[in-house]
Amino acid sequence: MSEISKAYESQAVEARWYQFWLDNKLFVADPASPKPPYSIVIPPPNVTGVLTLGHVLNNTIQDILARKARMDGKEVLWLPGTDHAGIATQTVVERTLKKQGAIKHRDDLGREKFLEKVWEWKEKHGGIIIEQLKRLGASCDWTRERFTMDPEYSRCVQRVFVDLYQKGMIYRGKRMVNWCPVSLTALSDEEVTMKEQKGLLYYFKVEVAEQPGTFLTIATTRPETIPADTAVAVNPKDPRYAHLIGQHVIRALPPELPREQRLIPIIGDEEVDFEFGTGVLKVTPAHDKTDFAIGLRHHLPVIESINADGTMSEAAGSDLRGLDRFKARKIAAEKLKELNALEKEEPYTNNVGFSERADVPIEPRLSEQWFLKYPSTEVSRAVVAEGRMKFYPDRWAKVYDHWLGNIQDWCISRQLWWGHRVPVWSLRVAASAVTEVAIPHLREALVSERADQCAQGWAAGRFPLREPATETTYFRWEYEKDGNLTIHAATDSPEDARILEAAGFAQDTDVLDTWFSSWLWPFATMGWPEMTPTLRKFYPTTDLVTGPDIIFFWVARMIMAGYEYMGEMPFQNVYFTGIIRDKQGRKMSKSLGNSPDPLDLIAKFGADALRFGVMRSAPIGQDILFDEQNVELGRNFCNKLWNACRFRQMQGGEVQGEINPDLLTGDDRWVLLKLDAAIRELSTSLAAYNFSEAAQTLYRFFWSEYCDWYVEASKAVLQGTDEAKKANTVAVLDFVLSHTLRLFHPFLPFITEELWQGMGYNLDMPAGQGGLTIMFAPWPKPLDVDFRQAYGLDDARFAATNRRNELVVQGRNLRREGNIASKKKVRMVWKPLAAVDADDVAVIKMLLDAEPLEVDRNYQPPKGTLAVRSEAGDLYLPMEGLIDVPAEIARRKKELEKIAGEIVKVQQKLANPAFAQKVPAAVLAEHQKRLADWQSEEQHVLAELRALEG
RNA sequence: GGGCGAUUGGCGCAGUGGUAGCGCAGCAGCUUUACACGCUGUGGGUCGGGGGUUCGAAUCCCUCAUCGCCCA
Repeated sequence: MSEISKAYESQAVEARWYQFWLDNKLFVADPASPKPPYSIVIPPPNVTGVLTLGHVLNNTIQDILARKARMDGKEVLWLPGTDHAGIATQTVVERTLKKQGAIKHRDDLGREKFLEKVWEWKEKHGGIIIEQLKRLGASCDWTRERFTMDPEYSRCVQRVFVDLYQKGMIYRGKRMVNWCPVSLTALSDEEVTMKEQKGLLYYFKVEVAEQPGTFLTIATTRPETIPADTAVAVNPKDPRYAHLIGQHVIRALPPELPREQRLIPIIGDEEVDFEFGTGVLKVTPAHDKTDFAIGLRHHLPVIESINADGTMSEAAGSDLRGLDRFKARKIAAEKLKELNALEKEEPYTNNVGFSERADVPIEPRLSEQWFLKYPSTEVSRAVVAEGRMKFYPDRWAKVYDHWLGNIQDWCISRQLWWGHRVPVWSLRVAASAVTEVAIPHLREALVSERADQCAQGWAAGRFPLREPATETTYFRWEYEKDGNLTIHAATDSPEDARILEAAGFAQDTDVLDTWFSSWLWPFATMGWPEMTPTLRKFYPTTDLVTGPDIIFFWVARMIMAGYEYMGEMPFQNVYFTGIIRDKQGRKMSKSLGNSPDPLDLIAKFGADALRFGVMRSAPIGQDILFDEQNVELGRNFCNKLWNACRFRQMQGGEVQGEINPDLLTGDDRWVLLKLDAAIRELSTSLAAYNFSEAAQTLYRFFWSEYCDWYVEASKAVLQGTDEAKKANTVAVLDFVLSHTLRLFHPFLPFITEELWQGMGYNLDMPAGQGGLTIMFAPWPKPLDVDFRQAYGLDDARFAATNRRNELVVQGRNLRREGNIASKKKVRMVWKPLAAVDADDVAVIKMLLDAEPLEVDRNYQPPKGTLAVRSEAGDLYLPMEGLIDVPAEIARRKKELEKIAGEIVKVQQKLANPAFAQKVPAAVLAEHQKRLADWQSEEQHVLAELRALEG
């Protein structure tokens, strides 16, 4: 850093140091290290994604934690990677191919070819977000980067599936699921968000078949599903309708069907709400979860009137078939009107489930899916409830607990191609062939080595093929009504899979929910199922940093998987960030265009600036209102840091290592104590994950304390002639700066490395302790008792300097009051209250441009002298009659008003007899002192006023 | 409907029983050799409303209101 530019220019600096860190493998975690471990796994961003401000927030926090841990002497593993984002990625690729005119539908390519295209796409675009994280300065161990579709990772997913299948926790069943008609797949409950929708409630009537002329009125929001109604339900306790149970109504739609085919029963069911609509419920088992349950209880038939893609089916009749479901709703209502069945329409607001991904209403749909009964739920619930795993802020623990107490089985299958294919192979065998030897070739191939075990295996439904059972093939079979048999084989053995396929088994066509792979992230990325050195060293991980929006999707499930497969919690602490919003509080969204590109911000202000700006404005547990001004502030701060170092540099000379206690000024001692306080506060804030508080502490210490006071005061010595004292002051500058750079490093990695090395603070450090890089410089410790004693850092001197500073502030006011142009030398008189320190006199003189500054304990100000009071004594500005007397009088009067107000406040308190009796002695004394102080101040101002008026 | 959170100067936030604070913005003045990405000074708040507890409430309790999130 021989030549320092006047302003900090981030661009060149950032790229250079990031490459330096990579080249020296400084981010690489060594499982064999004797250092204590610190680990964190990245919440894998979507491989299709680009960096958002949310990622910036999240990853800056992780980087701060990782870098701080390194400086604390930990062996740090920050493990990065991406997930395959099944629906999102498949949709993007399919859309791109369609746009290019390559295909009309993915079926045109077929599964294999389509997947090739997705992989091609992934290779081309998948690394973008990783490169962006590097721009941000993320100190991830890139040698361990993982992708959820990596072969080893995929094996983990398969293995877990087979294991849970074996344990009976995964089953296949025909259930009502959340169906997305756009993505054409089932979704889990968590992928459905409820939105309030304004719609209509349609009241229509149906005739009771057994009592012509008697009608029932039914209210529904979905008339298009009338063709799929298979009953009408009333509450058996409802006196209005109970007598009709067992009779029938004639379904209105589709009208072309003969009457007998439209007869549906009136059933009684306790679930029916008296209050809703008319108290009569149409029951559509195929298209509503509650209705499906009613259907099961009453053995109702199921008619589907809506196809998978959201269009109406044949069963919906000639008027509706082929129409989109929303269009069909209008047409159905019109039909009812034509049939004279529609009584009225009312505006109605209800909550409708939307597909999170495609943002369209989901369709409850009956389909064959794979479900998981969540494992290890009790221990997962307890670990958080009992506080052994900590959530920050802890209120999320309640949310987590509530969710875990009410979970439904997880629908884990997706009707997609991109993802981990369900590792189950099936074969249907004719009834006549059902015997144990019905598939002899299979039996031979699989079990020839262990015939006896196999026999037992068949009996137990378990079929271990190898010892130890690192790979397992597990069979289950089910008889159908006709006596035919379907055999299912779940396997994580590629070899067995080949054998099964040769035997005619076919693999399930579904893939697994992406979260079914990412819930294994903390251990599957570390080499599980082998108990690798990495797992041994770094599992459980220390911290997890993520958004509360995926607490159920990811956090809760990782905890369960961690217990189920590692027997231990996956992380010890979970820090939930806020959500980034724009400055008006709106969520960032592409359509609003309010989502700035972090790379643009980095280009404009620098990565450090972006990091600092975001951290400074990210209060714990609350949403962050993003404003580019914050980043600008971050840049200004970096520039301040830069220039403060430049100022030191301009004093010349080598790094001054030794501070001579005998030459310390009060300001030197003051700044060392301020540094000490900053170290303490900062360490406390970081330990509590309070990053904005930490950033504010840094900001305050460096800018308002070090630069505004210490650097300014140090000029008194530096511009003087005492060379020994100058050198000592430079040593203090070096001491504080070298500590400060380390304190800043986790927040501002680039500029601190640049300055650390540029200033030469690395030079006399051991290589592994800051010599090579600031990354491994030890985190500053608070100044201990010995240090404080040796350097004479005590409260009395600290307080004296604070009083001196207060006098300076008052003196500046005085100049302003006297309308003295800044920098104009002016005579001032200081009437000190205590012993006078020569250094202080020099500082006051310089900071106030007091020339001359007279120190006179017995000064009697002549008339027309402006004066201010402080605890360090009075300061006078003799004006020789030039002052604006009326203005001064007015100022005093205003001041008196304020003082009188304060006196009344305190007096009222003290006058209350209960106060004196009940209040602690210290508080009482404090109030009495306060009163005395204000009264003394009042006397002083009154005296001044008299002098002015007299 | 249930739960959680928020409400403090124009904006963003801190303050969890004892004199209401910080940053930004505002205003005024400064081409001060570290920094105009800067320096100095300064105005501005009956702490969402109401009630209660207490000698004393931004802080504890009750209630209402508004906004946001999660769950049903």
